[in-house]
Amino acid sequence: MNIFSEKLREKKLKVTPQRLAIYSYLANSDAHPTVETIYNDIKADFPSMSIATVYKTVAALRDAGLVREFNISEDSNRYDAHTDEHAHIICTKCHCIEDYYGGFNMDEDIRRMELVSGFSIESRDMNFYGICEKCRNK
Amino acid sequence: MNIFSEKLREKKLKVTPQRLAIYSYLANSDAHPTVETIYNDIKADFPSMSIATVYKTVAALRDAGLVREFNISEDSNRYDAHTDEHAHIICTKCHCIEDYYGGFNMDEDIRRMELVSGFSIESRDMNFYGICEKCRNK
DNA sequence: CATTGAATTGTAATTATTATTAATTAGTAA
DNA sequence: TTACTAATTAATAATAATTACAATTCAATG
Repeated sequence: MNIFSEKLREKKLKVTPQRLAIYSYLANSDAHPTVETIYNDIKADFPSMSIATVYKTVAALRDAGLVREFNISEDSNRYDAHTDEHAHIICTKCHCIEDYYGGFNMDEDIRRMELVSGFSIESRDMNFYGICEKCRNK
Repeated sequence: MNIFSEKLREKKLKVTPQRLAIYSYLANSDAHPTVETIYNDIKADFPSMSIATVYKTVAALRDAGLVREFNISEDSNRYDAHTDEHAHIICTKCHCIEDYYGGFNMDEDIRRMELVSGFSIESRDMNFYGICEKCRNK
């Protein structure tokens, strides 16, 4: 039995061909695609699929914690099936996005923030903007 | 002379009543409003204003560095005229957004990230998600 | 297997955003 | 001031993003 089917079932999500396609596509990508991109890339295999299904599916996967949704001040959200805590670095010239899995020493800071704000923090979304190596060498 | 006119002029943006209204509205708000909200709140004073003008204006202000644009995985972007570096804390229950101006001790971490990634980092966008005090006490 | 009900899908509608255009307005320099 | 130029505005149209809803499909149960 497929590992992705497994994970969907674990989360009580029905296993449908469309979901499997979208989830495995995301899991095998490190491009942080938008709904539009996912749809275009999968359409070949599922000509009948609607883009509405992609919207619904990524929302379901997000709610189940199987994908991360984030936004870098663009029109549309981006999706990422690599859910272990990591930051994104975005080049303001070529708009490429790089994952950064190195940690941050901010437990202390966050504890202070919880104290000051009264929130209990559960997750975070950190996007860094700058110039990538390629663009700098031009 | 109005401080907001001043700032617009500094950035070579023509000072129009609409711009002044939108910019000062944002500067006096800590609600991180969307275009829709800005439009609705200002309409009373400018009944003839088009929502397209609000879109154009916030984009101009954003390009000039006078407002920050950000998105917390919603349909529409949010805007904030408080441009000094600060994080946002978002309640996943009531969806309220709080500003946090306390700093983070992450210079060291960022330097390492620059080294590892090859990027030169210029700015960042940090959103923390959790439960606010009010929601927790329910 | 066949039945059933809830979850999921695709079509169609809605909402958000951008482009276009003609008219108006701000800023500059005579 | 006045006249000029380029930027900005409002209205409208066009496009893009997202959601609602009726039809269909999945999987649980007998």
